[in-house]
Amino acid sequence: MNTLRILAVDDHEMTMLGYKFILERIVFDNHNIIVDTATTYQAGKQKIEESLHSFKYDIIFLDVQLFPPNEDQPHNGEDLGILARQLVPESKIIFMSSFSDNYRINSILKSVDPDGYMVKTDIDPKSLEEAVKTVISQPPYYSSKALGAIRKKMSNDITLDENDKKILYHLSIGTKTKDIAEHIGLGSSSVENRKRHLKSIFGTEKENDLALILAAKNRGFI
Amino acid sequence: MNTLRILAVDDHEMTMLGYKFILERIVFDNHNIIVDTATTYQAGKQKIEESLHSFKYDIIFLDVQLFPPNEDQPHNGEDLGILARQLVPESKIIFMSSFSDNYRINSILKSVDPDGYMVKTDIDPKSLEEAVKTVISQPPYYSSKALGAIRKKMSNDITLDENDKKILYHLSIGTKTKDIAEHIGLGSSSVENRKRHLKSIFGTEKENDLALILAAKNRGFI
DNA sequence: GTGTAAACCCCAGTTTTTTTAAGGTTTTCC
DNA sequence: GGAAAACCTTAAAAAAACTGGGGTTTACAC
Repeated sequence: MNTLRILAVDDHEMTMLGYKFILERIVFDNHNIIVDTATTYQAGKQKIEESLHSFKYDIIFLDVQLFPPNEDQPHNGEDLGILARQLVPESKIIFMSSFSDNYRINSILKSVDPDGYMVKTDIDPKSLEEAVKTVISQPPYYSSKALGAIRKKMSNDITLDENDKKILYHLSIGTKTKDIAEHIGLGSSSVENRKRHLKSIFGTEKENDLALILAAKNRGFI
Repeated sequence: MNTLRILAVDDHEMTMLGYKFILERIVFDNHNIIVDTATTYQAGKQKIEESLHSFKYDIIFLDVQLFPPNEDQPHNGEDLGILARQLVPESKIIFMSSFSDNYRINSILKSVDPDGYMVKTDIDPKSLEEAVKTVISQPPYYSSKALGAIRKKMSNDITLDENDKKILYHLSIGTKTKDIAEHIGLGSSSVENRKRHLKSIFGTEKENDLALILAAKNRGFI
């Protein structure tokens, strides 16, 4: 009888309890599943560091948003993921996120390359069980909505460089053109040129920014 | 009691029988599953065209290699997939392929954007059943090895233009530099420059082509 | 071995793309 | 109405990519 150690980090106490309840009931070979929990970045970090000296976690579930969006704390789930990768590279990391927008998914898949990614509305006992089993035996596991985003990305032949992607992202959150220029270190006429170029790529010439954003969303860039 | 119609196209008669046997035994809600088969591009095309006037297929399984690699016939499974997309866009298409190399997977995901992709060594009764159910309810379905390739692709931040990708591909199959230049319509010194550039991107400066190819493979480009 | 074809490297000139600044017009919004 | 931002055009500068030539090295067949 082996023991499978899981750490789950989510800032909602009740959600955590739900995960713990479900996960510990999974029947998996002859494994005994133990679930530790944490509700903040700090607590999660501490649990992981403590585990270094005893038994390391096999799987770490991380909520991407570890605190309400209005309070801007220094660290979020993504940071904790990066930290965990450094401290315990052999642990499998599964991200949970309430947003399924492509930009964030793509960004996390790049920065942390987690062994699993689950959109919260996809999470239920069945998918959780599948995630655990898949991640242990043949990672990665991506939940259905995540796969939808990934599919969009894989199936289009538009390649944008980093600056273009950033411009699209900033446009989508309403950043002003001149501020975008600041952010990515370009002159504002360059940004204007790139915007024109993007509109031609996405077939929204002479249309407004909203049309561009919509087209980019459909193609999986935002 | 609904009927789920499946067409499977593979040039190995016995493999086809295996699929048919497995697929028709799947228990899926109160569906009755019927499997048609074909072993050539022509036969597959005909079945699809005939279905237009009666009941269209819900799912079409396609072998990417519809004939032995040495005989170069005009059409392969990829072509049939593109054709099927045009004729019956509402049908779900699942590709089956014996090779799991990233270049081919990426290429097919782009050109046809199938609802499913299965690497043959991943195929067994369980995965077939999961593929059918997933593709009907929440596509896409990608088999484990396919997901591995997709993950590599999603997790790296290197963006190459078409010419760079083609150069990598041709290098990997042993095309000579001057012939590569022909293929992609560039001068040979440009190809040399791009090769140098690629080696710097992949961190294999001053190494030979094999090192470059290996690095590109690891990152999911070949 | 010798010889040849390809690969490789470097350079200088050209072309193409990208960036930038400057000036004017239009839109947006208070 | 008026100010700020967005937008467009233009022209110049900078950066990046392509090209051809010529030289050296490597690979391989004879």
